[in-house]
Amino acid sequence: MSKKLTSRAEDYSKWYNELVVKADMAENSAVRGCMVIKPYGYAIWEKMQAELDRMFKETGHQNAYFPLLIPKSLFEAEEKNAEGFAKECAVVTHYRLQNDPDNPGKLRVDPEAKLEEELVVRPTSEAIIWNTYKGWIQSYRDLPLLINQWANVVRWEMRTRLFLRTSEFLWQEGHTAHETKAEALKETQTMNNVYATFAENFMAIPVIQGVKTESERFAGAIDTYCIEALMQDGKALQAGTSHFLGQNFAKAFDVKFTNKEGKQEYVWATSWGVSTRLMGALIMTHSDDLGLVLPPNLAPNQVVIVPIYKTDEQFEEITSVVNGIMKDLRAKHITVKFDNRTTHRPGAKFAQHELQGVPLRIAIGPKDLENGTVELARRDTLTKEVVSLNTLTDKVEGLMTEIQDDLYNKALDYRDSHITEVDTFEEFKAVIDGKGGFISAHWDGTIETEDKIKEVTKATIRCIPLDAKEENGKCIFSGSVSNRRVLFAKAY
RNA sequence: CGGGGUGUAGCGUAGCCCGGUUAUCGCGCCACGUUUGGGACGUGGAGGCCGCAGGUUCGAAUCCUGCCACCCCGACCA
Repeated sequence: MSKKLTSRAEDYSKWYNELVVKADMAENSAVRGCMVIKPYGYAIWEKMQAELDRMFKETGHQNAYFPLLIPKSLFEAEEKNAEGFAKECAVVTHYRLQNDPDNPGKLRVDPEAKLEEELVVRPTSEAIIWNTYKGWIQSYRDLPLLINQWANVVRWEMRTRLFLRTSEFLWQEGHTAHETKAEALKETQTMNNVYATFAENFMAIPVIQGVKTESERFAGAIDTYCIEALMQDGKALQAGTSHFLGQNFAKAFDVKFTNKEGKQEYVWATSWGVSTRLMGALIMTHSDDLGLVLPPNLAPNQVVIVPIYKTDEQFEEITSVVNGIMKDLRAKHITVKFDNRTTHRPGAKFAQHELQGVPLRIAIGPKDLENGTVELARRDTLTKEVVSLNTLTDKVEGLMTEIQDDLYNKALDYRDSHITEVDTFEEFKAVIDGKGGFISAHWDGTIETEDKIKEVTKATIRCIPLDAKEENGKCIFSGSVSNRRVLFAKAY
Protein backbone atom coordinates (compact mmCIF):
# COMPACT_ATOMS: atom_id res chain seq x y z
CA MET A 1 0.00 0.00 0.00
CA SER A 2 1.44 3.32 -1.00
CA LYS A 3 1.80 5.75 1.84
CA LYS A 4 0.34 8.88 0.37
CA LEU A 5 -3.21 9.54 -0.64
CA THR A 6 -3.88 11.11 -4.03
CA SER A 7 -4.60 14.79 -3.34
CA ARG A 8 -8.03 16.29 -3.87
CA ALA A 9 -6.66 18.82 -6.32
CA GLU A 10 -4.97 16.14 -8.37
CA ASP A 11 -7.99 13.84 -8.76
CA TYR A 12 -10.95 14.30 -6.46
CA SER A 13 -12.73 11.08 -7.23
CA LYS A 14 -9.53 9.04 -6.95
CA TRP A 15 -8.88 10.75 -3.62
CA TYR A 16 -12.33 9.66 -2.43
CA ASN A 17 -11.95 6.06 -3.59
CA GLU A 18 -8.52 5.68 -2.01
CA LEU A 19 -9.59 7.31 1.21
CA VAL A 20 -12.54 4.97 1.73
CA VAL A 21 -10.31 1.94 1.26
CA LYS A 22 -7.20 3.16 3.08
CA ALA A 23 -9.08 4.46 6.09
CA ASP A 24 -10.46 0.92 6.29
CA MET A 25 -14.12 1.91 5.97
CA ALA A 26 -15.23 -0.27 3.06
CA GLU A 27 -14.09 -2.23 0.05
CA ASN A 28 -15.52 -3.71 -3.09
CA SER A 29 -16.75 -7.27 -2.79
CA ALA A 30 -16.96 -10.33 -4.99
CA VAL A 31 -20.51 -9.24 -5.85
CA ARG A 32 -20.72 -6.70 -8.62
CA GLY A 33 -21.66 -3.27 -7.30
CA CYS A 34 -21.91 -4.39 -3.68
CA MET A 35 -19.56 -3.28 -0.93
CA VAL A 36 -18.26 -4.78 2.26
CA ILE A 37 -18.56 -2.23 5.04
CA LYS A 38 -15.56 -2.87 7.28
CA PRO A 39 -15.61 -2.56 11.08
CA TYR A 40 -14.28 1.00 11.16
CA GLY A 41 -16.80 2.22 8.59
CA TYR A 42 -19.58 0.28 10.21
CA ALA A 43 -18.77 1.79 13.61
CA ILE A 44 -19.38 5.23 12.11
CA TRP A 45 -22.65 4.07 10.55
CA GLU A 46 -23.70 2.64 13.93
CA LYS A 47 -23.15 6.06 15.51
CA MET A 48 -25.37 7.63 12.87
CA GLN A 49 -27.98 4.93 13.39
CA ALA A 50 -27.99 5.32 17.15
CA GLU A 51 -28.60 9.06 17.01
CA LEU A 52 -31.19 8.89 14.23
CA ASP A 53 -32.97 6.06 15.99
CA ARG A 54 -33.09 8.13 19.15
CA MET A 55 -34.54 11.06 17.20
CA PHE A 56 -37.16 8.87 15.52
CA LYS A 57 -38.29 7.46 18.87
CA GLU A 58 -38.38 10.96 20.31
CA THR A 59 -40.77 11.98 17.52
CA GLY A 60 -43.06 9.04 18.31
CA HIS A 61 -41.93 6.37 15.87
CA GLN A 62 -41.46 2.66 16.46
CA ASN A 63 -39.24 0.21 14.63
CA ALA A 64 -40.53 -2.85 12.80
CA TYR A 65 -39.27 -5.14 10.07
CA PHE A 66 -40.84 -6.10 6.76
CA PRO A 67 -39.73 -8.75 4.23
CA LEU A 68 -36.91 -8.38 1.76
CA LEU A 69 -38.91 -10.06 -1.01
CA ILE A 70 -42.02 -8.52 -2.47
CA PRO A 71 -44.48 -10.39 -4.72
CA LYS A 72 -44.50 -8.75 -8.13
CA SER A 73 -48.26 -8.22 -8.05
CA LEU A 74 -47.94 -6.12 -4.88
CA PHE A 75 -45.00 -4.25 -6.24
CA GLU A 76 -46.85 -3.13 -9.35
CA ALA A 77 -49.96 -1.96 -7.48
CA GLU A 78 -48.87 1.68 -7.22
CA GLU A 79 -48.14 2.30 -10.87
CA LYS A 80 -45.91 5.33 -10.76
CA ASN A 81 -43.76 3.90 -8.01
CA ALA A 82 -43.42 0.56 -9.81
CA GLU A 83 -42.56 2.31 -13.05
CA GLY A 84 -39.96 4.44 -11.34
CA PHE A 85 -38.08 1.45 -9.98
CA ALA A 86 -38.81 -1.21 -12.62
CA LYS A 87 -35.52 -0.72 -14.47
CA GLU A 88 -33.37 -1.43 -11.43
CA CYS A 89 -35.08 -4.38 -9.76
CA ALA A 90 -33.47 -7.70 -8.94
CA VAL A 91 -36.03 -10.48 -9.36
CA VAL A 92 -36.19 -13.92 -7.75
CA THR A 93 -37.60 -16.45 -10.19
CA HIS A 94 -36.61 -19.83 -8.71
CA TYR A 95 -36.34 -21.38 -5.29
CA ARG A 96 -33.91 -24.28 -5.75
CA LEU A 97 -30.52 -25.27 -7.16
CA GLN A 98 -29.48 -28.76 -8.17
CA ASN A 99 -26.36 -30.61 -9.34
CA ASP A 100 -25.73 -29.87 -12.98
CA PRO A 101 -25.74 -33.19 -14.87
CA ASP A 102 -23.61 -31.65 -17.66
CA ASN A 103 -21.02 -30.10 -15.33
CA PRO A 104 -19.99 -32.34 -12.43
CA GLY A 105 -19.33 -30.38 -9.26
CA LYS A 106 -21.37 -27.40 -10.51
CA LEU A 107 -24.84 -26.29 -9.59
CA ARG A 108 -27.60 -25.02 -11.82
CA VAL A 109 -31.01 -23.53 -11.29
CA ASP A 110 -33.57 -26.32 -11.08
CA PRO A 111 -35.88 -25.66 -14.02
CA GLU A 112 -38.63 -27.48 -12.13
CA ALA A 113 -38.42 -24.98 -9.29
CA LYS A 114 -39.80 -21.93 -11.01
CA LEU A 115 -41.84 -19.67 -8.76
CA GLU A 116 -45.45 -19.24 -9.71
CA GLU A 117 -45.12 -15.56 -8.92
CA GLU A 118 -41.79 -13.80 -9.15
CA LEU A 119 -40.46 -11.96 -6.12
CA VAL A 120 -38.89 -8.54 -6.37
CA VAL A 121 -35.98 -7.76 -4.06
CA ARG A 122 -37.13 -4.53 -2.42
CA PRO A 123 -35.75 -1.33 -3.89
CA THR A 124 -37.97 0.35 -1.26
CA SER A 125 -40.75 -1.10 0.86
CA GLU A 126 -43.89 0.96 0.26
CA ALA A 127 -45.64 -1.94 -1.48
CA ILE A 128 -45.23 -4.62 1.16
CA ILE A 129 -45.77 -2.13 3.95
CA TRP A 130 -49.00 -0.67 2.59
CA ASN A 131 -50.29 -4.13 1.85
CA THR A 132 -49.65 -4.88 5.53
CA TYR A 133 -51.06 -1.58 6.83
CA LYS A 134 -54.37 -2.45 5.19
CA GLY A 135 -54.85 -5.06 7.90
CA TRP A 136 -53.74 -2.74 10.71
CA ILE A 137 -55.90 0.27 10.01
CA GLN A 138 -59.68 0.31 10.43
CA SER A 139 -60.50 3.39 12.47
CA TYR A 140 -59.17 6.87 13.10
CA ARG A 141 -58.24 5.39 16.47
CA ASP A 142 -55.55 3.33 14.73
CA LEU A 143 -53.94 6.52 13.44
CA PRO A 144 -51.43 7.92 13.18
CA LEU A 145 -49.33 4.86 12.45
CA LEU A 146 -45.68 5.83 12.82
CA ILE A 147 -43.26 3.08 11.79
CA ASN A 148 -39.62 2.99 10.82
CA GLN A 149 -37.51 0.11 9.58
CA TRP A 150 -33.74 -0.31 9.36
CA ALA A 151 -33.04 -2.45 6.34
CA ASN A 152 -31.04 -3.16 3.23
CA VAL A 153 -32.42 -2.49 -0.23
CA VAL A 154 -31.23 -3.39 -3.72
CA ARG A 155 -31.27 -1.12 -6.74
CA TRP A 156 -29.43 -2.54 -9.74
CA GLU A 157 -26.98 0.23 -10.54
CA MET A 158 -24.97 0.61 -13.72
CA ARG A 159 -22.15 2.57 -12.14
CA THR A 160 -21.34 2.20 -8.50
CA ARG A 161 -19.08 3.94 -6.00
CA LEU A 162 -18.43 2.94 -2.42
CA PHE A 163 -21.11 4.45 -0.15
CA LEU A 164 -22.31 6.96 -2.77
CA ARG A 165 -24.03 4.48 -5.03
CA THR A 166 -23.98 0.73 -4.52
CA SER A 167 -26.41 -1.90 -5.73
CA GLU A 168 -27.19 -2.93 -2.18
CA PHE A 169 -27.19 -0.31 0.55
CA LEU A 170 -28.32 0.11 4.13
CA TRP A 171 -30.89 2.67 5.11
CA GLN A 172 -33.86 3.42 7.25
CA GLU A 173 -37.26 3.99 5.78
CA GLY A 174 -40.08 5.57 7.73
CA HIS A 175 -43.64 4.85 6.62
CA THR A 176 -46.48 6.66 8.29
CA ALA A 177 -50.25 6.81 7.93
CA HIS A 178 -52.42 9.75 8.99
CA GLU A 179 -56.03 10.90 9.20
CA THR A 180 -55.60 14.18 7.39
CA LYS A 181 -53.60 15.71 4.63
CA ALA A 182 -52.38 18.45 6.94
CA GLU A 183 -51.11 15.96 9.48
CA ALA A 184 -49.25 13.93 6.85
CA LEU A 185 -47.72 17.06 5.39
CA LYS A 186 -46.61 18.10 8.82
CA GLU A 187 -45.03 14.70 9.38
CA THR A 188 -43.16 15.01 6.08
CA GLN A 189 -41.78 18.36 7.16
CA THR A 190 -41.03 17.23 10.70
CA MET A 191 -38.91 14.36 9.45
CA ASN A 192 -37.11 16.52 6.94
CA ASN A 193 -36.33 18.78 9.87
CA VAL A 194 -35.06 15.83 11.87
CA TYR A 195 -32.70 15.04 9.01
CA ALA A 196 -31.50 18.63 8.77
CA THR A 197 -30.91 18.81 12.51
CA PHE A 198 -29.08 15.50 12.47
CA ALA A 199 -26.88 16.52 9.53
CA GLU A 200 -25.99 19.87 11.02
CA ASN A 201 -25.69 19.13 14.73
CA PHE A 202 -24.38 15.61 14.57
CA MET A 203 -22.53 15.28 11.29
CA ALA A 204 -21.48 18.96 11.14
CA ILE A 205 -22.78 19.16 7.58
CA PRO A 206 -24.76 22.28 6.69
CA VAL A 207 -27.76 21.46 4.52
CA ILE A 208 -30.39 23.31 2.55
CA GLN A 209 -33.94 22.17 3.04
CA GLY A 210 -36.12 22.31 0.02
CA VAL A 211 -38.72 20.71 -2.20
CA LYS A 212 -37.90 18.74 -5.33
CA THR A 213 -39.20 19.65 -8.76
CA GLU A 214 -41.47 17.21 -10.53
CA SER A 215 -38.67 15.53 -12.45
CA GLU A 216 -36.55 14.92 -9.33
CA ARG A 217 -39.47 13.81 -7.18
CA PHE A 218 -39.81 10.30 -5.73
CA ALA A 219 -41.97 8.13 -7.99
CA GLY A 220 -45.39 7.94 -6.36
CA ALA A 221 -45.01 11.04 -4.20
CA ILE A 222 -47.01 14.28 -4.36
CA ASP A 223 -44.11 16.25 -2.90
CA THR A 224 -40.55 15.33 -2.04
CA TYR A 225 -38.74 17.35 0.60
CA CYS A 226 -34.99 17.00 0.83
CA ILE A 227 -31.80 18.11 2.46
CA GLU A 228 -29.05 19.06 0.05
CA ALA A 229 -25.39 19.31 1.02
CA LEU A 230 -22.41 20.69 -0.89
CA MET A 231 -19.26 18.63 -1.28
CA GLN A 232 -15.73 20.04 -1.45
CA ASP A 233 -15.54 19.57 -5.22
CA GLY A 234 -18.52 21.86 -5.72
CA LYS A 235 -21.03 19.10 -6.43
CA ALA A 236 -24.26 18.78 -4.49
CA LEU A 237 -25.33 15.63 -2.72
CA GLN A 238 -28.87 14.75 -1.71
CA ALA A 239 -28.41 13.60 1.86
CA GLY A 240 -31.97 12.70 2.80
CA THR A 241 -35.52 12.79 1.49
CA SER A 242 -38.97 12.95 3.02
CA HIS A 243 -42.01 12.29 0.85
CA PHE A 244 -45.60 13.42 1.13
CA LEU A 245 -47.38 10.55 -0.60
CA GLY A 246 -50.93 11.93 -0.45
CA GLN A 247 -53.43 9.11 -0.81
CA ASN A 248 -51.62 7.41 -3.67
CA PHE A 249 -50.58 4.33 -1.75
CA ALA A 250 -53.77 4.19 0.30
CA LYS A 251 -55.74 4.05 -2.94
CA ALA A 252 -53.41 1.54 -4.58
CA PHE A 253 -53.59 -0.77 -1.56
CA ASP A 254 -57.11 0.12 -0.49
CA VAL A 255 -56.22 1.36 2.97
CA LYS A 256 -59.32 3.09 4.37
CA PHE A 257 -60.33 4.09 7.85
CA THR A 258 -63.60 5.09 9.46
CA ASN A 259 -63.41 8.71 10.54
CA LYS A 260 -65.10 10.32 13.52
CA GLU A 261 -68.24 10.90 11.44
CA GLY A 262 -68.40 7.20 10.61
CA LYS A 263 -67.38 7.70 7.00
CA GLN A 264 -64.77 5.71 5.10
CA GLU A 265 -61.70 7.64 3.98
CA TYR A 266 -58.35 6.83 2.47
CA VAL A 267 -55.44 7.48 4.82
CA TRP A 268 -52.71 10.02 4.08
CA ALA A 269 -49.15 8.78 3.89
CA THR A 270 -45.50 9.74 4.16
CA SER A 271 -42.20 7.98 3.72
CA TRP A 272 -38.68 9.21 4.47
CA GLY A 273 -35.18 7.83 4.41
CA VAL A 274 -31.47 8.31 4.75
CA SER A 275 -28.88 5.75 3.73
CA THR A 276 -25.24 4.74 3.97
CA ARG A 277 -24.79 7.46 1.40
CA LEU A 278 -24.46 9.75 4.40
CA MET A 279 -21.03 8.14 4.84
CA GLY A 280 -20.05 9.60 1.48
CA ALA A 281 -21.37 13.01 2.50
CA LEU A 282 -19.41 12.84 5.73
CA ILE A 283 -16.17 11.96 3.95
CA MET A 284 -16.51 14.57 1.21
CA THR A 285 -17.51 17.39 3.53
CA HIS A 286 -14.70 17.36 6.08
CA SER A 287 -11.77 15.24 4.95
CA ASP A 288 -8.44 16.50 3.64
CA ASP A 289 -5.38 15.25 1.75
CA LEU A 290 -4.10 13.39 4.81
CA GLY A 291 -7.28 11.39 5.16
CA LEU A 292 -10.58 11.28 6.94
CA VAL A 293 -11.62 14.06 9.33
CA LEU A 294 -14.38 13.01 11.69
CA PRO A 295 -16.55 15.24 13.83
CA PRO A 296 -16.32 14.08 17.46
CA ASN A 297 -19.98 13.04 17.47
CA LEU A 298 -19.33 10.39 14.83
CA ALA A 299 -15.81 9.24 15.68
CA PRO A 300 -15.60 5.63 16.90
CA ASN A 301 -12.63 6.83 18.94
CA GLN A 302 -12.75 10.50 19.86
CA VAL A 303 -9.28 10.45 21.37
CA VAL A 304 -6.31 8.21 20.72
CA ILE A 305 -3.31 8.06 23.01
CA VAL A 306 0.10 7.21 21.56
CA PRO A 307 2.95 6.33 23.95
CA ILE A 308 6.52 7.29 23.11
CA TYR A 309 9.18 5.34 24.98
CA LYS A 310 12.61 3.78 24.81
CA THR A 311 12.63 1.36 27.70
CA ASP A 312 10.17 -1.08 29.22
CA GLU A 313 10.24 0.97 32.43
CA GLN A 314 9.17 4.08 30.56
CA PHE A 315 6.42 2.14 28.81
CA GLU A 316 5.10 0.90 32.15
CA GLU A 317 5.24 4.35 33.66
CA ILE A 318 3.42 5.85 30.68
CA THR A 319 0.82 3.09 30.80
CA SER A 320 -0.06 3.86 34.38
CA VAL A 321 -0.42 7.59 33.62
CA VAL A 322 -2.51 6.75 30.55
CA ASN A 323 -4.79 4.52 32.61
CA GLY A 324 -5.57 7.51 34.78
CA ILE A 325 -6.24 9.75 31.77
CA MET A 326 -8.55 7.17 30.23
CA LYS A 327 -10.51 6.77 33.42
CA ASP A 328 -11.04 10.54 33.67
CA LEU A 329 -12.01 10.89 30.01
CA ARG A 330 -14.41 7.96 30.16
CA ALA A 331 -16.06 9.48 33.20
CA LYS A 332 -16.90 12.39 30.86
CA HIS A 333 -18.26 9.93 28.26
CA ILE A 334 -15.39 10.56 25.90
CA THR A 335 -14.36 7.49 23.91
CA VAL A 336 -10.63 6.96 24.08
CA LYS A 337 -8.26 4.34 22.75
CA PHE A 338 -4.75 3.64 24.02
CA ASP A 339 -2.68 2.59 21.02
CA ASN A 340 -0.19 0.51 22.97
CA ARG A 341 0.84 -1.71 20.10
CA THR A 342 4.51 -2.55 20.45
CA THR A 343 4.71 -3.52 16.79
CA HIS A 344 4.50 0.00 15.38
CA ARG A 345 6.53 3.15 15.98
CA PRO A 346 4.88 6.42 16.97
CA GLY A 347 5.20 8.05 13.55
CA ALA A 348 3.33 5.20 11.92
CA LYS A 349 0.59 5.44 14.52
CA PHE A 350 0.25 9.19 14.01
CA ALA A 351 -0.14 8.68 10.29
CA GLN A 352 -2.70 5.92 10.68
CA HIS A 353 -4.91 7.82 13.11
CA GLU A 354 -4.77 10.86 10.87
CA LEU A 355 -5.83 8.72 7.93
CA GLN A 356 -8.72 7.42 10.02
CA GLY A 357 -9.78 10.84 11.21
CA VAL A 358 -9.50 10.51 14.98
CA PRO A 359 -10.39 14.03 16.21
CA LEU A 360 -7.78 14.31 18.96
CA ARG A 361 -4.44 12.66 19.56
CA ILE A 362 -2.57 12.63 22.83
CA ALA A 363 1.12 11.75 22.68
CA ILE A 364 2.94 11.06 25.92
CA GLY A 365 6.66 10.39 26.26
CA PRO A 366 9.57 10.66 28.72
CA LYS A 367 9.67 14.47 28.55
CA ASP A 368 5.98 14.60 29.42
CA LEU A 369 6.49 12.25 32.35
CA GLU A 370 9.09 14.67 33.71
CA ASN A 371 6.93 17.74 33.19
CA GLY A 372 3.51 16.34 33.99
CA THR A 373 2.26 17.16 30.47
CA VAL A 374 1.07 15.59 27.23
CA GLU A 375 1.09 16.72 23.62
CA LEU A 376 -2.39 17.31 22.27
CA ALA A 377 -2.92 17.36 18.49
CA ARG A 378 -6.12 18.29 16.63
CA ARG A 379 -6.93 16.39 13.48
CA ASP A 380 -9.01 19.14 11.90
CA THR A 381 -6.50 21.98 12.23
CA LEU A 382 -3.35 19.83 12.54
CA THR A 383 -2.26 22.06 15.43
CA LYS A 384 -0.40 20.77 18.49
CA GLU A 385 -0.02 22.08 21.98
CA VAL A 386 1.48 20.92 25.23
CA VAL A 387 -1.10 20.56 27.98
CA SER A 388 -0.66 19.98 31.68
CA LEU A 389 -2.13 16.74 33.01
CA ASN A 390 -4.15 18.71 35.58
CA THR A 391 -6.16 20.50 32.96
CA LEU A 392 -6.22 17.77 30.33
CA THR A 393 -9.69 16.33 30.93
CA ASP A 394 -11.44 19.69 30.85
CA LYS A 395 -9.39 20.75 27.87
CA VAL A 396 -10.33 17.61 25.93
CA GLU A 397 -13.97 17.93 26.88
CA GLY A 398 -13.99 21.52 25.65
CA LEU A 399 -12.26 20.57 22.43
CA MET A 400 -14.90 17.98 21.62
CA THR A 401 -17.54 20.68 21.20
CA GLU A 402 -15.07 23.17 19.76
CA ILE A 403 -13.96 20.79 17.01
CA GLN A 404 -17.55 19.81 16.29
CA ASP A 405 -18.50 23.50 15.94
CA ASP A 406 -15.41 24.45 13.96
CA LEU A 407 -16.03 21.69 11.44
CA TYR A 408 -19.59 22.83 10.98
CA ASN A 409 -18.62 26.47 10.59
CA LYS A 410 -15.84 25.68 8.16
CA ALA A 411 -18.24 23.64 6.03
CA LEU A 412 -20.86 26.38 6.34
CA ASP A 413 -18.42 29.06 5.14
CA TYR A 414 -17.51 26.94 2.18
CA ARG A 415 -21.14 26.24 1.39
CA ASP A 416 -22.30 29.83 1.75
CA SER A 417 -19.45 31.15 -0.37
CA HIS A 418 -20.50 28.66 -3.04
CA ILE A 419 -24.07 29.79 -3.51
CA THR A 420 -23.92 32.17 -6.43
CA GLU A 421 -26.85 34.28 -7.56
CA VAL A 422 -26.91 34.65 -11.30
CA ASP A 423 -29.33 36.42 -13.65
CA THR A 424 -28.11 35.45 -17.09
CA PHE A 425 -27.55 32.09 -18.67
CA GLU A 426 -24.02 33.14 -19.69
CA GLU A 427 -23.11 33.71 -16.05
CA PHE A 428 -24.81 30.45 -15.17
CA LYS A 429 -22.63 28.46 -17.54
CA ALA A 430 -19.50 30.27 -16.39
CA VAL A 431 -20.17 29.47 -12.73
CA ILE A 432 -21.10 25.85 -13.37
CA ASP A 433 -17.95 25.24 -15.39
CA GLY A 434 -15.70 27.23 -13.09
CA LYS A 435 -16.41 27.86 -9.47
CA GLY A 436 -19.08 25.17 -9.10
CA GLY A 437 -21.40 24.92 -6.13
CA PHE A 438 -25.02 25.98 -5.96
CA ILE A 439 -26.45 28.54 -8.33
CA SER A 440 -29.44 30.52 -7.21
CA ALA A 441 -31.43 31.53 -10.26
CA HIS A 442 -34.91 32.16 -11.57
CA TRP A 443 -36.72 29.35 -13.35
CA ASP A 444 -40.02 29.39 -15.20
CA GLY A 445 -41.31 26.23 -13.51
CA THR A 446 -41.42 24.01 -16.60
CA ILE A 447 -39.85 20.59 -17.05
CA GLU A 448 -38.81 21.57 -20.58
CA THR A 449 -36.60 24.36 -19.33
CA GLU A 450 -35.17 22.19 -16.58
CA ASP A 451 -34.31 19.47 -19.11
CA LYS A 452 -32.69 21.86 -21.51
CA ILE A 453 -30.55 23.44 -18.82
CA LYS A 454 -29.49 19.98 -17.78
CA GLU A 455 -28.68 19.04 -21.34
CA VAL A 456 -26.49 22.07 -21.87
CA THR A 457 -24.80 22.37 -18.47
CA LYS A 458 -25.26 18.99 -16.67
CA ALA A 459 -26.69 20.96 -13.77
CA THR A 460 -30.06 20.05 -12.30
CA ILE A 461 -32.43 21.79 -9.95
CA ARG A 462 -31.45 20.46 -6.55
CA CYS A 463 -34.41 22.00 -4.80
CA ILE A 464 -36.70 24.92 -4.32
CA PRO A 465 -35.44 26.11 -0.93
CA LEU A 466 -38.08 26.25 1.79
CA ASP A 467 -36.86 29.71 2.76
CA ALA A 468 -36.86 31.06 -0.81
CA LYS A 469 -38.06 34.67 -0.85
CA GLU A 470 -40.81 35.92 -3.13
CA GLU A 471 -38.97 37.89 -5.78
CA ASN A 472 -39.99 38.99 -9.24
CA GLY A 473 -37.60 37.87 -11.91
CA LYS A 474 -37.19 36.28 -15.29
CA CYS A 475 -36.27 32.68 -15.99
CA ILE A 476 -32.59 32.42 -16.67
CA PHE A 477 -33.22 30.28 -19.74
CA SER A 478 -36.59 31.16 -21.24
CA GLY A 479 -37.04 34.70 -19.94
CA SER A 480 -40.56 33.90 -18.73
CA VAL A 481 -41.77 35.30 -15.41
CA SER A 482 -40.64 33.68 -12.19
CA ASN A 483 -41.36 34.65 -8.63
CA ARG A 484 -38.63 32.84 -6.76
CA ARG A 485 -35.12 31.56 -7.20
CA VAL A 486 -34.30 27.85 -7.17
CA LEU A 487 -30.98 26.12 -6.54
CA PHE A 488 -29.11 24.48 -9.38
CA ALA A 489 -25.95 22.37 -9.16
CA LYS A 490 -24.17 19.43 -10.61
CA ALA A 491 -25.02 16.56 -8.35
CA TYR A 492 -23.87 13.15 -7.15
C1' C B 1 -26.35 -0.15 -20.96
C1' G B 2 -22.94 2.53 -24.91
C1' G B 3 -17.56 4.57 -25.72
C1' G B 4 -12.48 4.30 -23.85
C1' G B 5 -8.80 2.13 -20.55
C1' U B 6 -6.64 -1.50 -17.14
C1' G B 7 -6.11 -6.64 -15.03
C1' U B 8 1.26 -9.91 -13.43
C1' A B 9 2.43 -11.95 -4.99
C1' G B 10 -1.68 -8.38 0.00
C1' C B 11 -0.74 -3.31 -2.70
C1' G B 12 1.81 -0.56 -6.67
C1' U B 13 4.44 -2.14 -10.97
C1' A B 14 8.57 -4.02 -15.29
C1' G B 15 8.20 -7.48 -19.10
C1' C B 16 3.58 -7.93 -23.77
C1' C B 17 4.53 -4.66 -30.10
C1' C B 18 8.97 -8.49 -31.68
C1' G B 19 6.50 -15.95 -28.07
C1' G B 20 12.05 -19.17 -25.88
C1' U B 21 16.17 -20.82 -19.18
C1' U B 22 14.44 -19.96 -12.61
C1' A B 23 8.79 -13.59 -14.33
C1' U B 24 11.32 -7.61 -12.59
C1' C B 25 11.48 -3.99 -8.90
C1' G B 26 9.41 -1.20 -4.61
C1' C B 27 6.09 -1.34 -0.44
C1' G B 28 3.86 -4.72 2.78
C1' C B 29 4.37 -9.77 5.31
C1' C B 30 7.53 -13.52 8.57
C1' A B 31 12.25 -14.38 11.78
C1' C B 32 16.34 -12.29 14.44
C1' G B 33 18.96 -7.99 16.05
C1' U B 34 19.41 -2.72 16.63
C1' U B 35 15.62 1.13 17.18
C1' U B 36 11.14 4.37 19.11
C1' G B 37 9.01 12.95 20.23
C1' G B 38 6.17 12.30 12.59
C1' G B 39 5.26 6.64 8.11
C1' A B 40 12.94 3.15 11.32
C1' C B 41 17.36 0.26 9.75
C1' G B 42 20.29 -4.26 8.84
C1' U B 43 20.51 -9.48 7.69
C1' G B 44 17.83 -13.67 6.27
C1' G B 45 13.09 -15.70 4.45
C1' A B 46 8.06 -16.81 2.57
C1' G B 47 4.64 -15.58 -1.00
C1' G B 48 2.66 -16.12 -8.40
C1' C B 49 -1.38 -21.91 -12.15
C1' C B 50 0.76 -13.60 -15.12
C1' G B 51 -8.09 -11.95 -14.20
C1' C B 52 -10.98 -16.67 -15.99
C1' A B 53 -12.03 -20.20 -20.07
C1' G B 54 -10.87 -21.88 -24.72
C1' G B 55 -7.60 -21.77 -29.11
C1' U B 56 -2.81 -21.20 -32.21
C1' U B 57 2.30 -23.19 -31.34
C1' C B 58 7.54 -27.83 -30.16
C1' G B 59 6.85 -23.77 -26.54
C1' A B 60 2.13 -18.46 -24.38
C1' A B 61 2.31 -13.40 -19.15
C1' U B 62 3.41 -12.26 -24.45
C1' C B 63 -0.55 -13.97 -30.39
C1' C B 64 -6.26 -15.01 -31.33
C1' U B 65 -11.55 -15.66 -29.45
C1' G B 66 -15.07 -15.42 -25.59
C1' C B 67 -16.20 -14.15 -20.64
C1' C B 68 -15.47 -11.58 -15.87
C1' A B 69 -13.91 -7.57 -12.76
C1' C B 70 -12.31 -2.65 -11.88
C1' C B 71 -11.40 2.65 -13.41
C1' C B 72 -12.76 7.05 -16.53
C1' C B 73 -16.56 9.43 -19.78
C1' G B 74 -21.95 9.32 -21.17
C1' A B 75 -27.35 7.63 -20.26
C1' C B 76 -30.06 6.15 -15.43
C1' C B 77 -30.46 6.83 -10.21
C1' A B 78 -30.41 8.00 -3.32
